[in-house]
Amino acid sequence: MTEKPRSRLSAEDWLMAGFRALADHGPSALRAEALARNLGTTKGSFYWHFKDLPDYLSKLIALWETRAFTDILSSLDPDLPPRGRLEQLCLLAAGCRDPSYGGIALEPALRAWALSAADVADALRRMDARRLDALADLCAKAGITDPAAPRALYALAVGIEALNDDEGIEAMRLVLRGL
Amino acid sequence: MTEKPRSRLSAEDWLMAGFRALADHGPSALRAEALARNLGTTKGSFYWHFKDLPDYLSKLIALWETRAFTDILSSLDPDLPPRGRLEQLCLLAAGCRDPSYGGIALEPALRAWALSAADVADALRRMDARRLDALADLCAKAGITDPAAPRALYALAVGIEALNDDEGIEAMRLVLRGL
DNA sequence: TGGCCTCCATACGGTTTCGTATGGATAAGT
DNA sequence: ACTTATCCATACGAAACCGTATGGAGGCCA
Repeated sequence: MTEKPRSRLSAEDWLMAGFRALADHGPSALRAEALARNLGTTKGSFYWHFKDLPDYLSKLIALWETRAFTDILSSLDPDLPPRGRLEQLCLLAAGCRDPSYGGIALEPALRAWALSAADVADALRRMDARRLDALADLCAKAGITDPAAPRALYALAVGIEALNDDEGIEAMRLVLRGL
Repeated sequence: MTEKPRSRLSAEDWLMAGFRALADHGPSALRAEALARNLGTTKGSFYWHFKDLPDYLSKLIALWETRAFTDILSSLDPDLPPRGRLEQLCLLAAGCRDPSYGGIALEPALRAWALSAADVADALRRMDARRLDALADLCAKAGITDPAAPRALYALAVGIEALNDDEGIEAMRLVLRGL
């Protein structure tokens, strides 16, 4: 758990440690002193990089919101046909553990955090809407006309991630086959 | 938020208030003094009914585990054919907000709680396994042979609940049509 | 009415965390 | 080498919460 004590820490080091703590132990792990222990330092560093805890948490949300959308979409193969890109995206969402943050399952913890923080809930709603738009676009280009298809695919991906289901990819394949 | 101060409170009153607080504000709301404020009383009552906080929390988990499985399955119409019962179950799971606890979305908060409490995670794993077994049984009786079908339906239901998606029923219908 | 039992209010010490204040350590520039 | 800016350690008061102790309020029954 405790990291090797780097000589100097940046604000981003604290934010990355926050993502890891959030994914590993839930929102209650996002406290200055607990994060400092995990980083092998003290909260003196924390309060130098961030004004207070709300400041830190808002920057954590903002960083996630700027990265989590493009990181997944940009990993798609642009040479594939629409149907192929859609399948690649869905299978990635069903099998991945957020590779941009070191293979941790961040999103279920984020949805957990949203229960007790209104700004997190807002960020999640914005993210869900953007992703649903992107999915609807891909579905349309792939010739999938059912208006419920994007929601079905997205809800399935969210559920697979929440369940931490190793067989999730098979479930995703099955649904894609039916579209 | 604050309830009308009933003259006397039972242990079950405290547990129900816990389910509501958990669904509304997440696991961090499960504290003796905060629950007492919501109930219009003081923690003197809490520590009379429960030995300490772990005792209360374990009883909360146990109560959920004994109710959440049978409450949904027992509401199914036994006269329907297997395929009909399966569809009824899935549509209930996609549209319901846990009617046994007053229409609140409890399960996402419970999965959130599982991130920071190992015994909650265990209870959830047991519940998921029981439900998957029941789903697999229904699928087999309905002539659905794909082994990934139960997992797909369950993950979809979990995702719809996590997203709090009003159009979730349509997504569930779409997937059921493809099976 | 008196006694008893159930349930709750209040006060208290101990612990944890927050946020601040202040001085020390370290790297970089001149 | 001296200065300066950057970054961290430590100590402190304030607040929130836990669990306990103790007394009181209100039913129930003789």
